Amino acid sequence: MVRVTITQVAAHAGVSVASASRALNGQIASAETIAKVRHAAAVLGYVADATAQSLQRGRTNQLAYAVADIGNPVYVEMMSAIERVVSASGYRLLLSSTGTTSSSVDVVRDLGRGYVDGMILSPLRITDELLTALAQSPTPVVVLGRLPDGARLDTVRADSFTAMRLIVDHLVTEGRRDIAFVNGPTDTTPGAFRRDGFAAAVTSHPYLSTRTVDAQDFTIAAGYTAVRQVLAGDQRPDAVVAANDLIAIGAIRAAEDLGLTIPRDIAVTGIDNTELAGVVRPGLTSVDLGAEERGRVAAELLLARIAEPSRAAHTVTVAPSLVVRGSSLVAGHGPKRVAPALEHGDEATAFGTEEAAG
Amino acid sequence: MVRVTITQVAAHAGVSVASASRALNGQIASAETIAKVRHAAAVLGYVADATAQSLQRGRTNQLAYAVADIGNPVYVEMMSAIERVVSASGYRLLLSSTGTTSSSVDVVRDLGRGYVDGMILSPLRITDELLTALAQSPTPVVVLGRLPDGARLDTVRADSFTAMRLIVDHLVTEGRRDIAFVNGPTDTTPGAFRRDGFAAAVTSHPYLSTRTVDAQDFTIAAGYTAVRQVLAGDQRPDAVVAANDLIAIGAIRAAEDLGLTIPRDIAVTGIDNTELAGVVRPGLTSVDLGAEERGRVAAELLLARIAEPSRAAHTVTVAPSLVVRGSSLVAGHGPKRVAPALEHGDEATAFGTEEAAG
DNA sequence: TGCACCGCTGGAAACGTTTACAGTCCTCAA
DNA sequence: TTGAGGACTGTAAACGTTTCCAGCGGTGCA
Repeated sequence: MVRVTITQVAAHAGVSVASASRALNGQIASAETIAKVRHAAAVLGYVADATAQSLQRGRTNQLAYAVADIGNPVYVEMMSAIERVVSASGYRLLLSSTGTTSSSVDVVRDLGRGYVDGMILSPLRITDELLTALAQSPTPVVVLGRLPDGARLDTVRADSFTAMRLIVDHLVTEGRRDIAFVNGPTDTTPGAFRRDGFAAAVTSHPYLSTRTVDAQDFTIAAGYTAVRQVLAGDQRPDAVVAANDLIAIGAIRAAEDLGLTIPRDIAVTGIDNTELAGVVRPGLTSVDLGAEERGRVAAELLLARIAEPSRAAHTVTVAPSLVVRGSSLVAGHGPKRVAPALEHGDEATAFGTEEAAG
Repeated sequence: MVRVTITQVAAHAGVSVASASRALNGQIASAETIAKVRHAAAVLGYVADATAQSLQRGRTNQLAYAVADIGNPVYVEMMSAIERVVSASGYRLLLSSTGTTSSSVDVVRDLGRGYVDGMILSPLRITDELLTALAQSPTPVVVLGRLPDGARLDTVRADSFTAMRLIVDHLVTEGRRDIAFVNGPTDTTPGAFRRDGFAAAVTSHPYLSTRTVDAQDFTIAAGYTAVRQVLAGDQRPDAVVAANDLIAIGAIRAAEDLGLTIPRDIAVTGIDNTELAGVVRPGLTSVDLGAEERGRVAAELLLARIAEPSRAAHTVTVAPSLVVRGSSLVAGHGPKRVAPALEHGDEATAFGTEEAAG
């Protein structure tokens, strides 16, 4: 199985390579030439070499999705959404892991090699170094996450503040008054914003008693450990707000192991609304941060920028929605989804819309 | 930010492009030339264009993983393992979805375009068309799944037969005598082999009463529906063997909704040992088919074939292991993992080893 | 002193495409 | 009849790199 080139096709068809190329690409050519070339290509089993085309055309038809920890269900969900959009537009999707061998800065710098026409990046931490690398990148990058205000980059962000307020308001409505917030590491972007979001959400309810503890990591095990510690204290909270679903599940386990019943003795909520939230019993109330939508929008932004490189940078904020399940209710109703616009009319701000910037 | 080429570097350094290329690639060159070229490259911010290198060198440094349904945790686990091996060897990983737009046959045919040096394929269905496409493929493909005996291809397979026997033997040991097998669609490769594996496993226990029902799909919802149907019958089984963890979780829900207690009234087991199995209550007894190991081995086989294209085709079978959790025990112990070699000494066959062929 | 060899260099070809450009033939209108 | 223009074609350049090959000067050895 040796490679058959367009030169051979042209020779077999008795035309020049230029004509062969034109015939195959639907450029201007006589019907006879097209027929001969098509036939020759079919006989020889010719398929154009992607690398040579890329070199000549100046684009690879490849896009990359770079993420620290593939395996995290949230990123998988985003990836699926991205893949759908990308492949529907005729691009191939490349997966760059930023965790193991290379940092996200390295990944961005490597874009200079031109193996890809654009990238979607989910950075765990946003450093100045990363920002300058992004600013200098010759290939377009869409960032999933929250950038400093100055950055002129296409961005898709979740709305941790609204997410936290949805949760806290819901718990208050359900009669909870003593809330423990179990966060992940606060030196990560999600950790920092969920911390601030929780603090902001709580200010509307001055009568609340609250406390915060940081789990070592966004995992079940870390959540379990942290919540054991919380529940070992003198005053037991009547609700645990976890920074993601995994920590929340750790919280459920910890509470169960101490003989507590959920939600009677203590409510538990998560964030991300992963598949796990629906599977665990009692069902885990969780805020859906719109991973699927964020992935899809990011891909669309990237395609738009590739089509028009000079367009203004866009920032899209995806609205969260609260999915209520048994873990936070006094009486166990079925699950229901609460969109912010429904329950919180004063929030008819720019969520879910694009804001163009500079 | 325009592209800076090696020609500019060479000019800036005052040498020929040939010398510049040699200096940058560690070929033979004088110390002075190397210094000048390195300096020029640094000043100009030169990075070699990946596409041009690919064209010239004849390899892309890219590998692909093709799978129907990314999002399925089993495939995600494999993908993570593949990614680790692949990126550690300096390759980029490309994700080809075979479900949405293109079939796996299309994906394999497309390999002729040479955008990738090799591929790992997880086909849902293995057709003759696919086999011929694989045989004709100019780029190496490693198949995750079970191929017909004649096929001279690198393959990594799970061992459904042993998996099923581990489960059935375990349930028998726990005193179960009436087993319902809830399979997925049998026109898929996993469905077909699990069906046959169950049938084989059951023959060792002639006193067993068994029945089989096929769920519409390998999902929680389909499992729920199928098990409702099973439990609606006259004689209730004392165990449900599900073809994967999702169906098993559907089974747990169905049993609970009918007021049954697991495992007292009915035992439930799954396959794949996904993260869900450890999260659900009671913990789901499940057979780990070694997704991580299969992914890793597949990647290694692929790299080995790329390094030595003429080597014999290898088939690796990865041994399953039973992970016992609460859903199948009469008294609830903690989880334990049972490897076949430990509990079943007569099974010291070729599992986990390579068999070279043709 | 001559010759072989070695380290190093630059010109040019090659990888497989696409496309700019110029040329040929044909048609049509003046 | 001639000129313009359109349809089509082939030659050759280009994309950015690596590598073959010939040639250069220098060194070691006879």
